[in-house]
Amino acid sequence: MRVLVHPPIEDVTLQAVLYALADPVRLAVFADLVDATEPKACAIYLTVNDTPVPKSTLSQHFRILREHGLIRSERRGVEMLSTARKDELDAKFPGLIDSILAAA
Amino acid sequence: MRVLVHPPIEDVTLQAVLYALADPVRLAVFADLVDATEPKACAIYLTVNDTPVPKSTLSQHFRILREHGLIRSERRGVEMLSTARKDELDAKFPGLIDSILAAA
DNA sequence: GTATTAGTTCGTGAATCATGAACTAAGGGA
DNA sequence: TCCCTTAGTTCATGATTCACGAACTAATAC
Repeated sequence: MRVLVHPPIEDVTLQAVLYALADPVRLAVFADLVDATEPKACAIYLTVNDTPVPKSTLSQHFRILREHGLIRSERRGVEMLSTARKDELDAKFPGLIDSILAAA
Repeated sequence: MRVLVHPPIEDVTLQAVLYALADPVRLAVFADLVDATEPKACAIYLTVNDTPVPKSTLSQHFRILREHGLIRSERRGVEMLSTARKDELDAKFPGLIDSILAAA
């Protein structure tokens, strides 16, 4: 298992954000992480919008969210806890995340 | 040549908007059309960001923008004139388009 | 040690994408 | 009228990306 990739916020592009959130599963996960008050494990999202998401597919979605700069993940024991990089994203793209989440 | 497809604004989804604008060429074209005061032909965009875009590729990009509800096109003589559906999109997704264009 | 749980990686078939070539549609002359 | 030009579309295909089951790894508990 490779080390986790987290781009610095300077390297996060608008295209990357739009691409990452253009998928309904990733948008749902990200929206939930933004609302969360503490880091969450991905296993929580094995069903999204009442439809099951295969484990390997979910893992890929988390990798894309992470490597495109939307979330930050760290291993805690046997699970991976993730948080949304909301503050950083808000600073770089004012109003963007809020208007996307409002539209969702 | 088939008839042009323009979804009613009720059928335009957030996912569709994010998907359509996640491509840099489409975002550049859309941003330019939003700024335009009158309909524009697509041939103007055969180079975008100083890089050439093949004609068939550009045609596909316009089709995606159109069929996902971002632009409206109509044939005028030998050319296809397009406009951004900014007002409709603003009404349905408040602040979304503006924050995307501000970030671009 | 084995077992369990959480998540990742690999392999592959399916779906999507980019683009050159061929085509269509609309005018504009001779 | 027929040919030419211009603008854009469609088709075919090779390349890339995607989804997901199977196998694997990493951490903890017993």
